[in-house]
Amino acid sequence: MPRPRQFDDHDAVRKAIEVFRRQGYHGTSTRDLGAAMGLNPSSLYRAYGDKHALFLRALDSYQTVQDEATGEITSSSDSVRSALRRWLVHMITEEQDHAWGCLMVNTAAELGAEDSPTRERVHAAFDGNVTVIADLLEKAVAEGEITREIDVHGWSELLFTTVAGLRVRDRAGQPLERLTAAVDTALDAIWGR
Amino acid sequence: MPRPRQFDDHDAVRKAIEVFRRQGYHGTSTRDLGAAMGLNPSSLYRAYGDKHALFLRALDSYQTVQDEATGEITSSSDSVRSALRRWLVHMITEEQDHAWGCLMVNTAAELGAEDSPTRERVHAAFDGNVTVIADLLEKAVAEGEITREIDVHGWSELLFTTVAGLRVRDRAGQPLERLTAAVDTALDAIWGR
DNA sequence: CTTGTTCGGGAGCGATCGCTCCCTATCTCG
DNA sequence: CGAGATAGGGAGCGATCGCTCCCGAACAAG
Repeated sequence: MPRPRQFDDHDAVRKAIEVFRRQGYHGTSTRDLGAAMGLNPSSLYRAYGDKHALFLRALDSYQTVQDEATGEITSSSDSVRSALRRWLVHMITEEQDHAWGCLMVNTAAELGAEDSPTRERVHAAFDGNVTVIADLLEKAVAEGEITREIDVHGWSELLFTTVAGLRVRDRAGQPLERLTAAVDTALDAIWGR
Repeated sequence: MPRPRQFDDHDAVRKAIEVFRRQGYHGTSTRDLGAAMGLNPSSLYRAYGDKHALFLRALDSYQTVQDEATGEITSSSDSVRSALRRWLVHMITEEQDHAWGCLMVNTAAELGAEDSPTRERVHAAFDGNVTVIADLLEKAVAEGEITREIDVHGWSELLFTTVAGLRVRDRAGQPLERLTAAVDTALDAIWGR
């Protein structure tokens, strides 16, 4: 019965993610969003509610894409070490030209823990990454890649903390070589040089 | 000749730092700043220029205080390991009640590398911390605390990346125990358990 | 085709933004 | 004390903020 919308929801949210990543939540106006998404104010508000709701929508969509990429990268058939390295380096090289950082990390730093729905999504994303790392380390132990005993819990926390730090430093414009040096030092500490 | 100002510059900037840490740059209005600093708009603008200049002033003052605290903590007479641990834990426990994160890390995540004067200050602060860590590790090697060979450059990058990640996770509201687990795993990797 | 519903477009709401001006008060110095 | 200069206070500037309303257009169902 209704007239169908003339814009693609998925593309529009992708554009919103892009703007929020670059400019942050408070640095992005609804006019910025409308311009990037190709929507006038009324269409934007009818389709997505308000700015905050669209932001949550962007967080969810962003994390879905992130999780898919994580799954593809970490489910390869070669060694856990190389899969983990590929994943860690991917975190700081997914965008070729611009370093926009991670929307979840940027959001955590900008908004902190004040806003509940935001905090929940940030925690879910962070804890999901810790679990991915823990699963990889367990797999490395099971497959005999790591010979000596390893504190999987401690290393999962440390490696994820490293991921968060890498994405901040990447966004700050620090050179890739220094960030990969950190990555390789961590991997050397687990697997040996 | 002129009438002296009735507010304390140092205290006022400290208040500005507090607000910027909590709310970020774009999330803070000049009225927020004026209210926190006890200044009406005209006094604020005459004394500090505009919002951006006050922000740079806050960044500089913040880093000065941070560097002083770092010097005090890391120049103790006991082992390098315990000094380094105290410093790392201090990063996530300096505020008792609220987790406002690090102004430099928050700024890096919110504003990225777009604004030059901001980026320069963030880089100076980051690189200063990397140097502090490198000096501590060199000292540990020199004093025989670390027996096996260690890649000081790689570990400096990794430990500072960890610091950045810790402060993001702290601001996001993640529990202290998980963050200290990351810290201790890193220290164990260098010094042994 | 008619009807019903949502669409895209645009004007514009009240509130707040960063910031400036003007006025008087208060201080230092000759 | 008089002169000079900057202080604090407050009104308010134009611009932009998040958001709403109204409009004719476009499409699905009967």
